Amino acid sequence: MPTTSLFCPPDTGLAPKRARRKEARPGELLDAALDLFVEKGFAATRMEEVAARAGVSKGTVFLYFSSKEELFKAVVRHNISGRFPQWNAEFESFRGSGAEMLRYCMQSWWDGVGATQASGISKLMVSEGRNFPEIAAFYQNEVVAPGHQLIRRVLQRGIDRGEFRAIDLDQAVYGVIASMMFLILSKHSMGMCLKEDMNLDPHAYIACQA
Amino acid sequence: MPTTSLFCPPDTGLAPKRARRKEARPGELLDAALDLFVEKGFAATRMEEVAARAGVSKGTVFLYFSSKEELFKAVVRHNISGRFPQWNAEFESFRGSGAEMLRYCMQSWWDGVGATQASGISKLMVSEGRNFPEIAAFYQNEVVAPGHQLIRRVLQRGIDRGEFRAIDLDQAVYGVIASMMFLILSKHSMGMCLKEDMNLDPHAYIACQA
DNA sequence: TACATTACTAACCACTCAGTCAGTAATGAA
DNA sequence: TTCATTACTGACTGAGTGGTTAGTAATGTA
Repeated sequence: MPTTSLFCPPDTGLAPKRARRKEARPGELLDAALDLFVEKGFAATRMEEVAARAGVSKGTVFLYFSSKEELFKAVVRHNISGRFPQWNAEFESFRGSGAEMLRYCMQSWWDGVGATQASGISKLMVSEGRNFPEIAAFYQNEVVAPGHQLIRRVLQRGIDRGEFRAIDLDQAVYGVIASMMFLILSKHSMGMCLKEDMNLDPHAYIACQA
Repeated sequence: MPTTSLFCPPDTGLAPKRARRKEARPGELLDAALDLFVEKGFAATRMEEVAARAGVSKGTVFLYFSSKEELFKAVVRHNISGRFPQWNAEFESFRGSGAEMLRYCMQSWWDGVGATQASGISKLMVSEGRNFPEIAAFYQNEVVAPGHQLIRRVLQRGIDRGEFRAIDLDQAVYGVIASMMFLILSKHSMGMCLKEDMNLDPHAYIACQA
């Protein structure tokens, strides 16, 4: 019976060093990186810290991701932009009024992104985008543009069905985005305000009107 | 007649190296630092770049400011917190209704701070505060707390005069601050939205109601 | 002109951190 | 058991940067 590893380090199955777990590494690295990027920002996150949190050495990180930028891009793809296909599919199959759809979208965005770590990425881009043009451009193409597009389609659908007033679409899209950004920044930046958590419905409602 | 300095470097008055201008340096350094802090953030701003923009060598910066943090604090004092005495004085001497006062405050805040470089400091604190607790604490004491206090007094005055509903003061203060933050972030972070510059009056008005 | 003071400079140090690579050990096959 | 493969390690490199300081030159004074 192998005991709890007090005198036989090379034998017990607990915490074996240099374990080879090729399948699990990328996911663990992405999770660790997400946490740290959200917590400290892009520039202030050290690769060695990502490695430590994922339980590997720094060299291993570069085995799976060729650079810090690539690691960040992978985090964005894994947590945000990779979900657009599913969201677009949901858009296609949605049955219901424009208001219902907009509210549903906002709600599931909040549950799936806004309220999670993932929204910290957006705050990070707001904070540091200017210092990393390469990443900013990537985020623009991979997240912002498809996001605009999806919101626009939702609003356009409401207009086509005669449920939304035929306002300036660009402005309306910006209005929705502004609501999202406000919620994100409330969550990640200002440790103040919002004692009781505000519910999303009023925002969706407002977005419908504007 | 001294020519334009092509063959007599030690003589012409144009661009004399090693000029001694003790009085002018601090101001020039503060201006250069403000520009760079706003443009690149705290961490990404290099002291040598500040020096270069102010036309001195890096060592000279440390002659006037003992560290990067002290330089930053001086920038904050020079551009924001140093103005509170004047603002408080204006508060004392203001004659007019609560709504007029709130609108006046927001308007002059926007003209004097929000629309200027200085507001970039607030955006910077939102972005990087978490990574520099020392600076965050300083900013909290030097800017946030007095700002809260002033806004609170403005609102309290309106309530005392029977012009504002006696709502939860904290919440109302947060409402005003949220408006300010929204405008600041619109200006500094999102190169999107806001094709026509929105005017402040609706915000002040909203703040009155809420 | 000679000397004292000091604003200013530039070379330097100490340290951080993204990225590299020679080597090590876990694994599977023969 | 032996060997080949490869996931993994950790010491190292090189670039970058906050902060220091020995020395230089501008200025005032006598």
